[in-house]
Amino acid sequence: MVTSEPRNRADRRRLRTRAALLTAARQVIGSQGVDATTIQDITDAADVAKGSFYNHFSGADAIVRAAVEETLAELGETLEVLTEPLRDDPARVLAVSLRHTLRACVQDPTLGWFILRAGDLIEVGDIALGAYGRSDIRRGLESGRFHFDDVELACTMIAGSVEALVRRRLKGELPPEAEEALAAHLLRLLGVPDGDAQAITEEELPPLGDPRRTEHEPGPAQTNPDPRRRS
Amino acid sequence: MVTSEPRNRADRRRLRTRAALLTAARQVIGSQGVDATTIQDITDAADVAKGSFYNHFSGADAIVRAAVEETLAELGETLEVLTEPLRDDPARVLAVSLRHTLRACVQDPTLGWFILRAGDLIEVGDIALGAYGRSDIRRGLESGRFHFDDVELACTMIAGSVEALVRRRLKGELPPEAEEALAAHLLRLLGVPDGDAQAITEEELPPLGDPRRTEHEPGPAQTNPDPRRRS
DNA sequence: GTCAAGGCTGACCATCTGGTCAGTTAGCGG
DNA sequence: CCGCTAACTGACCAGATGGTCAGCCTTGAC
Repeated sequence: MVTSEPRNRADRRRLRTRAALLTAARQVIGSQGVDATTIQDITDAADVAKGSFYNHFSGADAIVRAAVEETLAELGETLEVLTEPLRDDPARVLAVSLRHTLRACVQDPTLGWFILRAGDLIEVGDIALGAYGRSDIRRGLESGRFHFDDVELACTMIAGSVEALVRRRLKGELPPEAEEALAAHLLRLLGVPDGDAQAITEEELPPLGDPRRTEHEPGPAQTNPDPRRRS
Repeated sequence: MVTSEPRNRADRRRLRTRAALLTAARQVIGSQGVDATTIQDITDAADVAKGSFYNHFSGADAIVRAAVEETLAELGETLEVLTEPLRDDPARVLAVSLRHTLRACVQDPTLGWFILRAGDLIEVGDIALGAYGRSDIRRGLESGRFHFDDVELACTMIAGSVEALVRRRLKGELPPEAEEALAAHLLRLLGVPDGDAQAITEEELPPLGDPRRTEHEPGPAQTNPDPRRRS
């Protein structure tokens, strides 16, 4: 996002409204799920009149798509920056991608729940596979760093495990250590030697927040009220 | 289910209506998701008047709960029968539970999609853990058949992988062999020796259909039309 | 200070959905 | 054949939801 700095106050106002709607959408969808979310829920949470909504988005679908795209772009960018220096070791790339994604979702429950409940458009598991998606896994197999017979099955197991873990971490059913433990187990599953897997997943992870420009404030780690509603 | 045989024609009619509603509910929820399913969708699919719905269920929640309970009971019963003779080897119990659940969901897409889209009340992953849930895994750890440091993490990985696999199998993104392959990988993950895992997951699985009374017809393996709808 | 442009507002409308109920029909006992 | 009970039916109602629009307010140019 960040499309060419807003020139004047009017533009900034417009952007503020749009941002308020997107933030509200993420928040509401995160706590109720996409299907249960009405446009009024969003405008109420954004403290914006209903009519304004249609100045920015053509309907519910559009705002969901926009919110998802923004979220994906942000996470993807961060992962790319984070893993770029590690590209010569697929195992490290995967470990960092997994751990960063897990941590980001858990430390900002609004983000985590939004991804979990935003529908088919976005999946934590796929994000956690890293900026290069399954191509990183494929490279690892070709280079002999990984040993596994079926790329697709590997990706399925990784993605599924990640999603399940995020959900249970957000529900408070698993301790923080489970994140590193999961990453280590997944590396082992891919045939990375035990010691390596352990060592790699114990490496320091850069602190959260956009890794390049630190001007961006971290954003309060909101807690997420109870889910569901409606009938 | 099967609560004391229906005595007369009137009773049978009532049961038929109820069953039609439940079947319709499973079918509609499977293709649209719970939240997008209206009561009229269900009564239309069941070819029953709207008012009749409330003769049997107090509302949408009630029919979903009933459908879920029935489904869980049926699958649970089958798993129990299937694994009872294997109880002295937790690895075999788990393998059969996993494979049967996967197969049942994939061969009857209506069932599979229903479970995937019925909401938080039912999760394939938990079903696949077997009739005894995680207690089977725990037994395996205690008896030394499994080696893993964290039961909850193990269950999370298993449940997550299973759910992801069922979804992708139903979408046709993975070949049938992936089911056995997943089971084998999960056993290895739990520390079962490579050869054992391979052998156990290659054992014959009894044919589908209720393993005891074969009077029950198998039910046509309906295909499932495209999901989503609304907005 | 004045004015035009564009964003914001909330009342308003059409539609849909959950839920009700008076009336109809099927089945059973006599 | 008759009458009673219980299930079934579908028109109907109230509330919620998506989407529109005429008017208001903020901003920036002059």
